Amino acid sequence: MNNLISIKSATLSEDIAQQLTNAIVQGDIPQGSKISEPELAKQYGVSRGPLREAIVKLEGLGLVTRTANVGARVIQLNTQDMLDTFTMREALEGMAARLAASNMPSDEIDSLYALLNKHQAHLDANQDEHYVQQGGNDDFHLRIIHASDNAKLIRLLTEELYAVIRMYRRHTADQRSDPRQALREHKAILDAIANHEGDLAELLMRRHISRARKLLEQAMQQAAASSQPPSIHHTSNKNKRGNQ
Amino acid sequence: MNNLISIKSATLSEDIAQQLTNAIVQGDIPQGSKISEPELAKQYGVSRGPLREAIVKLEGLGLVTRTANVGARVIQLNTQDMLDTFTMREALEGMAARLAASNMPSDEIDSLYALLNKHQAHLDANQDEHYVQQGGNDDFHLRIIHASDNAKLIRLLTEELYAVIRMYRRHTADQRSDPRQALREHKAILDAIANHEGDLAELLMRRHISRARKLLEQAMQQAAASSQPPSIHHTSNKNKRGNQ
DNA sequence: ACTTTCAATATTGTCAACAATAAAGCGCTT
DNA sequence: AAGCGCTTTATTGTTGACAATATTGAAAGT
Repeated sequence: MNNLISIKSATLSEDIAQQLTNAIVQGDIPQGSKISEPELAKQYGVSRGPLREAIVKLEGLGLVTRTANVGARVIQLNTQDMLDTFTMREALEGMAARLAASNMPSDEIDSLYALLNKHQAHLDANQDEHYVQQGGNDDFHLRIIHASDNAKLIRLLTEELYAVIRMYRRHTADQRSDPRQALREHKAILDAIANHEGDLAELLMRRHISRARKLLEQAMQQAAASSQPPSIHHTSNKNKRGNQ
Repeated sequence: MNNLISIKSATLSEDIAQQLTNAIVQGDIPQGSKISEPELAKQYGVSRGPLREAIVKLEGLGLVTRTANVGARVIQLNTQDMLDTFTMREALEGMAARLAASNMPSDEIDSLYALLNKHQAHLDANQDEHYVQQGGNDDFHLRIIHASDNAKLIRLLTEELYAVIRMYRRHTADQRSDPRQALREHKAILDAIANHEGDLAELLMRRHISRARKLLEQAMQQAAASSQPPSIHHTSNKNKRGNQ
């Protein structure tokens, strides 16, 4: 019965694909849970046709897996998938930084310096540290990605990979290291871009992401050592939909 | 009425998606042409439901673009798209080569050496040069990609990017440079992998792909200089379906 | 009590008809 | 004759019903 805010879109299928994506990324639909077509159709107040199209789209985005005559399930993030994703990020965002060193216009460079200064001010005042660590981090990375001026690269990173990355963050404490260290690295990357040093910009970006990847690897090894199951799992089921 | 060989699959939608993909990549459906749902449904002998699901899948693969209430069109490859794709290949296959240097088992290394020796023999005998240049090239690259042991990287490169690359090859003379030079580079890459030198393997693979990209760039500039339209276009319409 | 087989149920896959939107064709006005 | 607006047509979006497959549960046998 359309119990979610309806984002008016040209077609129902797009609408539902968007809402389902949000629901999965935000964890409203838990990982590994089955996607029941009749149930969701009733919930969103549409017929199964557009709903199925939306599910096919989500499959293309890698958010659900489908099995013929059985149905769709939300993906279950595990450590290996996340490490693999970070490895791809390292390669792709490294390339994006290299391209940005050639293509980023000077006013955008100035604007990014201003953004980093804002982050610095937030950290100095010790206020809203979480924002700088999360949204601020994404802001910086996304703007460098867009500066690559490579349409296919932009689409892949922003529309496909980052959905999974946000989904992963939602389900982990994400005890990332010192945000001041991250900010220092961001500044170094931006300096390289401002100086049009593509090689250096790529090197620094890769080191930056590789560091985050290693932290994730360590955290997972510790979790495994303390006899915890190695798969990332959510701590609370916010809705009544059954999973597994 | 099912006038194409039906590849038995679990579901009609998968079947048609596969056949449509082949038809587009092989150029049977020309670039830029409209995808008419009633026409294709009649042609494949299915209803519009599974056909639409197949089209949505193709949109996810980047082979067609859809506009609400208007329909789907086969993508029109242009120079910029191909250059962008090669740039992504450079980043991703470079990373794949690095990972392969760590993960490729020794028997697979031996097998790849045997493959390159076969290519060498073909070139020495000057027989079937085309195979070495095309299929052989892909064989080598795909096996290194698989040796990366990164499931997401493998899926992206083999299922998404390579479809566009093959499509591009079909529509260009692809006057690539000396296949002996390419073979030498392949051997150098494999040597680095065999010696577990990830840095070197990545460097060589990137240089290898970058060289191909520069050749494409040159060819396109020449074509543009001779007052040819810069977009890649097919030379013959094999079927009667109208485009644009 | 446990496994196995088979019927009952529910879910997914497919189809054909209806609704809504866009494209095409015609006539009209200037 | 050219441009504009409306009507007609065709295509896409959506729906509900039917078919096929998988899952569940009960009954029977060991």
